Order: sequence, then structure tokens, then C-alpha cells
Amino acid sequence: MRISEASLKSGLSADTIRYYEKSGLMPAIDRGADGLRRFSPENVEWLTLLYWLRKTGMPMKEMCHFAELYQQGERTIRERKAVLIRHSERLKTRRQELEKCAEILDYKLSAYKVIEGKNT
Amino acid sequence: MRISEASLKSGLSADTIRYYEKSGLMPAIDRGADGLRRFSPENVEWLTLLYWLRKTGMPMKEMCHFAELYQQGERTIRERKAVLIRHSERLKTRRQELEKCAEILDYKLSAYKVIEGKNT
DNA sequence: GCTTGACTTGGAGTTGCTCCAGAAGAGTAG
DNA sequence: CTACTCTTCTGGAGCAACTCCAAGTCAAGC
Repeated sequence: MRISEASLKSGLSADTIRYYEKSGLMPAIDRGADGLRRFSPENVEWLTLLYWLRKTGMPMKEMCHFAELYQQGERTIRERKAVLIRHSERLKTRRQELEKCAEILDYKLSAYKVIEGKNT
Repeated sequence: MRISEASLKSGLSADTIRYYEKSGLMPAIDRGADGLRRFSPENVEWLTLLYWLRKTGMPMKEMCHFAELYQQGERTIRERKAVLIRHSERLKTRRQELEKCAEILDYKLSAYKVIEGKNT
């Protein structure tokens, strides 16, 4: 499939996909006779994973490292596992931050209610 | 208090605080006779709120708008409430994204386990 | 009186995109 | 065949939100 379809399926914009390729986050995408990129389903699965990792705060540097491991095949599975486990810990931290912020918002909103009560 | 203490208490770096002031996210901070910024506890509370809003993904533009409302006093409470409610909806969305990503990671990790099982 | 340390400003650098101009190729309409 | 539209390509500029740095000021301590 071509880039627009890959974009639609992965969630990444075409620009971002090209940018990721340039940055070494992809195992060089095949080109058709016309010179346009052709994405395999495996390519798209990879892009989708990148989409989620990035969206939840993994820095590009770490994704680059992860991409290198991926390119080196199955013998790097152990290390890749470690990267993902570290990331899922990051998710836990993020969730706690959201929780904390939600608390603060609730507090602020209730304080507003008190002020409004005074003024009416 | 001075900027280093305000930084410590709010969670924002001194650089970021100065940047926020320049960007209009703060009601102009007082200066002492020495020309250095002096932060009131109210200033710090405001910075702390900004810290959490930013950390959980509110764009600067929206924070600027919120800051303007704040500067206009109590008559903007209703609108400020709306901003915070919108943000708490954003938090909900973010939480779902984290959840979704956690699922993907679990799936990937279990897939790795299968591969490792085959190789040993 | 001299050094140390926190602070000041303005500006350059960084990350991770996002948008744009200009060109090339395929497909459709007249 | 010509004209037009669509998608894609590349290289490069622009942007958000910091982050870091150089050069200078000023008060406090030895």
C-alpha cells in the first residue's frame, strides 16, 4: 500500500512517516517502479506501534534504539522486552500524574463553586 | 520569595517561569529594590496550577487564555470553570490512550514470550 | 577588597513535528 | 492530444515549548 493508506492505518501523518524513515525509525521502506514508497502490513504494524509509543511519551532517541534492536532480529528480543517494560512503567507514572491533576482540577472547581455561591 | 524557591515549590524550572512571564501566563511578578523577582504565595499557587495543566497536555495558547481570564478577576469564573472542565475531559481521553497503549505493550510482551519459548 | 553565588537579559539550540513550494507521474474529461 | 486533478516526492522553512549559555549586576561573607 502507499503512504496515505499507511498513514490512515497507523495514525501517523504522511509527513511524520517520512520524517521517521529519515530519522532511522524504520527498516528502509521498499519503493515501487514509480519510486513511491510501498508499505507492507508489517511496516504498518511497526508504524502503529511507534504511534502509540510516541503518543504516550517515549522519546525519539529511545524509539531509535528500539528500532535498531528490531532491525537486528530475534536475538535482541530480551533487550526489546526491557525497553517495553520500562515504557509501561512510564505509563504508570503518567497515569498517576493525570490522577493528581484531576484531583487539583476537582479542588479548583469546587473552590469556584464556593465563590459563585457567595456572589448569588 | 525569589525565583529559585518559586521554582522548587511550583515544579517549574526558573527558565520556564521567566519564559511563562514573558509569554503572558503570569500577572506581572513584583520586583524587589534589587530588581529581582519576588513571588507571592498566590504567584506560586498559580505557577503550580500551570505546571500541572502543562504537564498533562494543555497547550500554551489555552493557558494564555486562561491567564487572561484569571487577570480579569472573579467575573470570569464561569468561563474559567469551562476551561478546566474541558481539560478534565482531555485527561479522560489521555487516560484511555495510556490504557490502550498498556494493552498493546502487554500483547507485544506476551508475543515475545512465545518467541522466546520457541527458541529455548 | 575580592570572591562566591544567585539573579538578570537576550539569544542560540533542541525536539518532534508540520507545512509548503515545486516537480513528476498516473488517471480522467473533453 | 491536451488539460486538469490527485498523489506522491524532496528539501527546507516554520513552530511549540522549552533549555542552555554568555556576559553582566549585585549583595554577602571571609
